[in-house]
Amino acid sequence: MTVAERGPRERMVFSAAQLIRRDGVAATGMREVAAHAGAPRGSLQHYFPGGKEQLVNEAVDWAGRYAGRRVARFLAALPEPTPSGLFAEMVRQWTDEYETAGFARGCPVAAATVDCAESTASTREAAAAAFATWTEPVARALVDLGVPKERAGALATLMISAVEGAILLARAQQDVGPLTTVARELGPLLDAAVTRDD
Amino acid sequence: MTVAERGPRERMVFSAAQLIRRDGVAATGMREVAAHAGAPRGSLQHYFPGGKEQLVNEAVDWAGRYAGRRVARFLAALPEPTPSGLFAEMVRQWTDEYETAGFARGCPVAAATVDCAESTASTREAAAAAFATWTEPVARALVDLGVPKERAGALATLMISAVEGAILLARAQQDVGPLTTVARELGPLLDAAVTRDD
DNA sequence: CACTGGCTATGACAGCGGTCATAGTAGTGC
DNA sequence: GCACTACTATGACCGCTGTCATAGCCAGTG
Repeated sequence: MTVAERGPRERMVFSAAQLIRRDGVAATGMREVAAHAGAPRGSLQHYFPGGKEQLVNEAVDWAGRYAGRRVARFLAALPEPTPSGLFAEMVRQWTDEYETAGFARGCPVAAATVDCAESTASTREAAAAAFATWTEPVARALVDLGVPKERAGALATLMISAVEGAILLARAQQDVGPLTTVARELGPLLDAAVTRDD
Repeated sequence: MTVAERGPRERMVFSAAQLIRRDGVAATGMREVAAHAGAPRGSLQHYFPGGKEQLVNEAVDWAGRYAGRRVARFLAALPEPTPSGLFAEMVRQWTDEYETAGFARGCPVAAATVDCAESTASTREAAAAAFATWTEPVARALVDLGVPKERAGALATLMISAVEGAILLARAQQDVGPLTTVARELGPLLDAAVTRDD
């Protein structure tokens, strides 16, 4: 989880995402991002001539792609994949982090939405795109698992809404309870949507 | 929705909540709050000697109590109250706002959590308390509607998680779809938890 | 050698943030 | 009239922010 090896540009985007999901967009300074990435301050204006807005948008973008990629991994890791199993894995990613690293960090896309939805149109659009690139693989996975196409999109939206909300509650009360609760309560509903047994 | 009549102190707390849920905590200035409340700047340090932290905490507190109070109203407004009906009302509060006033504003408690959970302990606790004072009436309502006590708390947590997450998605993509989706998909699950038919 | 282009390194600037200090006003009780 | 309290009104301060400007380094290339 420390700074990866990649190039400085990618490191800065990654660091921005980490700091944003911890402190929010407004409280995250450009200098702080550079320092966290171990990158020179001068590189900021070189790689991100669009300024903070561009950096934030790329961080949100990166987070969306990351979340989307995870879905395939979760499916591959499950011995016998089911909708509830997928959802449990999505939730477990967060309970694991909170139990091992503490409740310092939330979802960067949520932070960007809260802080910029009204003030910065391009960031709001980036957040919407990020949610979309996260929802889409989930919906597709549900279809693969036997959920009717008409229903898959709605359930994917429900899953992501529940996870995002549970992250907020869990962070606020510093307890993974809300996360495990939504996983437990939503599991049966998700599995019941499967109309074909493989 | 404009500035109410109350005293200047309460107006400032209210204005703080409104600005926070629009722009986030960090981006909301004290001077801005005073101006929005039509209150003199000097009153800030008089009523809130604890500074911004105190003001934000009281705004979060106020939001929690407001949300809690709404629950009773929703129940009273329903011709024949059911868990799904209550949830639909909770969601409708947001779809109504978004359809009439646009997607400028989100939940102030969510904003406080995202912006202050790591940086300001007292605000994180205020957010946790706010979520609690919101969850508790919902859980109690579920019990009244026939949901077993052991299950009511979990379902209340699920409801609030889903609403909070759906608010994020809806704001990001400027579409009430996620809100209506979670209401539709979660309704049957909630009603199915009723074990007694009144 | 010179020259170019990618990247680094600082310094300066203007703006805004929360907070403190101080002075002023309004109203009330005596 | 006076004194006291509640509240208002400004102005100043310092720290931090994002951004710009400028100069330096240091390959590669011809």
